[in-house]
Amino acid sequence: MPLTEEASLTPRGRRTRNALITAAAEVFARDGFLDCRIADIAETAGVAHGTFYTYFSSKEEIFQEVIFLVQRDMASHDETPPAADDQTPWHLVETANRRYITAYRRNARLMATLEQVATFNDDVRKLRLDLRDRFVDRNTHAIQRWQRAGVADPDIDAGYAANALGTMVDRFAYTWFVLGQNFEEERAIETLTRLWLQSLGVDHGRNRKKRKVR
Amino acid sequence: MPLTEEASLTPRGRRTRNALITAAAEVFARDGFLDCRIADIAETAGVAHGTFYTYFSSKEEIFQEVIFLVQRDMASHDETPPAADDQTPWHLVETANRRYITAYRRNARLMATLEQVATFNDDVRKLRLDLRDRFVDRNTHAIQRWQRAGVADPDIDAGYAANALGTMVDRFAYTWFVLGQNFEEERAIETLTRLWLQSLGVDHGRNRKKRKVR
Amino acid sequence: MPLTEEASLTPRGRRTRNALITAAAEVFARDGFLDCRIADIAETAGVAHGTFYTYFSSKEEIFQEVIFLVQRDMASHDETPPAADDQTPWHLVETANRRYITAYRRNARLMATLEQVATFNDDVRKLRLDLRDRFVDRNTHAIQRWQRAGVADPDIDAGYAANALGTMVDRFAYTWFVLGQNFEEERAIETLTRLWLQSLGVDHGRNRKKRKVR
Amino acid sequence: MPLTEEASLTPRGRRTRNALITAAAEVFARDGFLDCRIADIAETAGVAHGTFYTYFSSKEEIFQEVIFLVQRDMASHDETPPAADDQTPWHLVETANRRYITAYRRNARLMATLEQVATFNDDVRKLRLDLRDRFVDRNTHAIQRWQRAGVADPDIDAGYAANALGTMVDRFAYTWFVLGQNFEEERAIETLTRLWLQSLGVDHGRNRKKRKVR
DNA sequence: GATGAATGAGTCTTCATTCAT
DNA sequence: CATGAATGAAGACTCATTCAT
Repeated sequence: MPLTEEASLTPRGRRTRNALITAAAEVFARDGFLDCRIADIAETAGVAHGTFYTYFSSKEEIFQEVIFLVQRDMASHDETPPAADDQTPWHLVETANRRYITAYRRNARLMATLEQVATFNDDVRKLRLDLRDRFVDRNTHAIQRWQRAGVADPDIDAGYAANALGTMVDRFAYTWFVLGQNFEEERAIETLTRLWLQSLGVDHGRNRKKRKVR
Repeated sequence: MPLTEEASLTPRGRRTRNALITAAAEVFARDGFLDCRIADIAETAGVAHGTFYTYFSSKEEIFQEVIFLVQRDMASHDETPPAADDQTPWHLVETANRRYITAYRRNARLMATLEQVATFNDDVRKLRLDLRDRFVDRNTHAIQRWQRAGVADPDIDAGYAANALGTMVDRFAYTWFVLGQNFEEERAIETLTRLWLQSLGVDHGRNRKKRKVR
Repeated sequence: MPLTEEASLTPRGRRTRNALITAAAEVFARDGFLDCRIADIAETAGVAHGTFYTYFSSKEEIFQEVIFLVQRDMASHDETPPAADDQTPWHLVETANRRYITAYRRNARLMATLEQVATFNDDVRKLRLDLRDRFVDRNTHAIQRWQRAGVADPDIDAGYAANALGTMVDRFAYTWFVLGQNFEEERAIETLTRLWLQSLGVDHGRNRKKRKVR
Repeated sequence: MPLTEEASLTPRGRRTRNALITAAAEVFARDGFLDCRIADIAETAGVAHGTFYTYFSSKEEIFQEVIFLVQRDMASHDETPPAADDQTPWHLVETANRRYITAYRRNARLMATLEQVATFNDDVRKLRLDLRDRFVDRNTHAIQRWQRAGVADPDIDAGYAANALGTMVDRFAYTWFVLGQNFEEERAIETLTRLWLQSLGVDHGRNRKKRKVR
């Protein structure tokens, strides 16, 4: 629970608090969590070292605020529904993948830091899982819809598949933008989309030629 | 490069060095990398704290030795070829997945630590990528073989797919055994196998009923 | 370059910084550089041991500050010009020697420490050489003036002589006050002055009887 | 008192002991005293680390052995009397200076180490003073002889002068070969010789022209 | 004698956190 | 509220010295 809720602050306090969060985002992105010192954040924010503790009680706490911003950014770009005139599975999945990849690239340094902190801090690990769950749930429902519609393989456990496929895209982005593996964007998105749909048995009509299914 | 090569040691030295590695594995698994002090390792190994530095020059260095053991363990269980009388794609992929999942479960705590260290140590990050690459390469070749044999979708980029699908299984295991998401083993392995094969367009004959492919 | 410039400090900080320098001077004088621990300096200054690092990043750095004080002390007593009514070479050289000897005695323990550090630290060695050079340059110019005035032997290389004679006085003081060789002050100063002047062929009119110069 | 006198050793022991001293000389010259570890000496000598303590009980002790060799080298070159057919003061002093300078250059790195150790070790400081005293005594006697012969200024205290002038040559060499001040050999030796003799009022007949002595 | 592994005392250094102004 | 100096717990690391083989 934050020391000082944003709501209860004077305008000046609010300004300082925001400056600290902005500075923290910058420093966390640049140095990671472990190599970032409270002093660095305060200095970057242009406030005294001790001022930090007026608003946050630990590095972990301000980190959660930063991650909150990242989540919002990741989510915001995912909300606009895709154009109503193309609701084919391919278009839906491709759009989702493209958005996720784009958002990940934009937040890569902080996502890397998030993964770092999630390896040793339980609160952040939980945050990470919650973030995941939201994506997984939505995917689970989408898959179930497709299954009910007879479009997707009914033999597949929708929850397990949503977990696996969500993880696939997420970690593909991590490997790409954080670990530095080199991928070409269009090919990556197309492959991910293809795997998504085909793995669920969804016909997407993108194969160059029909292969015989024995 | 290790401070003291195993080869150049007297039996007594080798014993101590191994005791340190074993102790390190235990402590790293229990506490993670960050919360483990050199003193803990030495104490667990039953040697004086300075003795550590006779064999290793840093926590990172002994960690690489521990990871080497983990890798060997992970790899060893992956080498036995599956029974020759059942070389169907399903059997091959399912066996590989089951082995990976089993090995991951066995080494989960150290795999978690590996992921942790890979977030801030470049040597270990490289190690992690190398380990990945080996799996990915093998999968790439398998997929290409299937493509040439007309069994797998030729429109898919084998390398990208191997990356994505390898990542999927690996991260599924991480979510399961490290983050603590609850999965049921048979269902998990079956789902992963199914996703693997179907995503590549490989017919596996496991569907309860044939669906029409429009 | 100091960690924290004196100018950028609050009065309180300046006080603490000065207390540390004063304490360091005391401890360095008492124990030498090698046998002095950072903790000793902090304790003598009456501050916590971490406070040292607020102002200095190493023993070497605070040592340079201490030496700066010593240099200022050594130089300050050398600046007042000798009485205008006695500008004979003898008076000039004797005054300079007496002042140097007196200043050296006053700072003997720290000069000893300076010599100690100069044997292994390049920055301090450089400081030492710079300090030397200033004296040597001045002496070189004095000798050259005397040579132009026909008072000093023109066959002597003024620079080499200034080096040698400066070194002679400096090291004589070291032998006396640091190594503990026993000398009687008036006799020492007179002898050094006599050697200085006679070596340069300057007539000083102090010989009890004129000897024939063959 | 050495742990193991050379005399009481088996041939094998003597060999090992000498190897250690030779190695120590090499390492001390290269790294100085402070930066040299017992392990370095043992390794350079090609013996086990522990073997060192069979022969010496400390770094200081083996250092004294090394210095003993240096002293012998410095002294040995000083003993041959100069050619009997030129016993002029100039020749005598110049020969002595040249030999000292030459010997110093040859042993510069170890002389530097000697000065280093003399700043914190009392035994070695004493050694250093003893070494000095021998030179000073000889010079004192030479000066007194010249004074009795009416060749040198009788108003000068021979002991003080010997100290000062000995120091001058010694420290000039230190500045040259250890601190790295650049000097030209012939000019240096000539200047030192000239200063020596003129300071004592010894006529050497080397001036290009007689100056009027007022 | 030789070996080299084991020991642990001794210091340094960082930085989150507190608190007087 | 802001400041920034002060604190001290925590851990890393070195290396002279000992000692069992």
